Amino acid sequence: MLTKKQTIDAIDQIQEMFPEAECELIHSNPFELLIAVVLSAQCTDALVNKVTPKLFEKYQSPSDYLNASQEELEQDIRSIGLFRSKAKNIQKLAASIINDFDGQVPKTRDELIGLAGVGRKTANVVTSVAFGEPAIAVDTHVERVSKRLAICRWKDSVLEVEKTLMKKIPIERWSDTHHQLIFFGRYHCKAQSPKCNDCPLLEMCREGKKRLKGKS
DNA sequence: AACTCGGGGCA
DNA sequence: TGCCCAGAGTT
Repeated sequence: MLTKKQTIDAIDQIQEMFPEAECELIHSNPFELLIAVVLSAQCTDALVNKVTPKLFEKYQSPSDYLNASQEELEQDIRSIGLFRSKAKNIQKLAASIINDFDGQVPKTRDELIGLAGVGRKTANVVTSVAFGEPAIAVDTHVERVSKRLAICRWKDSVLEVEKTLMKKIPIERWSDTHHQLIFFGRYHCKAQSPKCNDCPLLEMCREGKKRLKGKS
């Protein structure tokens, strides 16, 4: 596994590749962000952003989602996929916010995770982006990159990956690192065909060396 | 731990 | 065309 210093070196190099990486989801308040992140499960931010402008114009509060029929909400988010479960979860989530949190998006991770459709990743993004609470949301990209670079162990669970990242990266960099790892994973260190032959991190990457050896 | 949801993106 | 995907819930 990489040491703290090696990890930070790697993050520095990734930052040079994606200096302006940040959350791309369109939102103007915590509630909109929460909805956008819930919608983003298993699809890209760009896809969610095609739907949310109209969606947020039509539904501005939790009660607006509750007043719509489930079928109507499904139609409004149909183009992003998984729309049935997402519509159902959003209505349950809206009800919880009204009944249990006085209409406000809760600010702690534990409270957020209790909401329908909100898992550890969504909770981390919301606390981090909306409430400035440092967190590293481990999605499939962050997990894959962390394992390929040996920042963590191959067999680590998502929770262990998160703990390792938080231990090795200074807290003031958590938020930036999160987005940089995602961009790196999405556009360069891709799941299927990573660009190992054009990667500044190849020297310190076990997986990349293995991969190139196997090819040639 | 494995399975499911699902339309869009991309090779 | 066919395969994969910025997850979470259920069994």
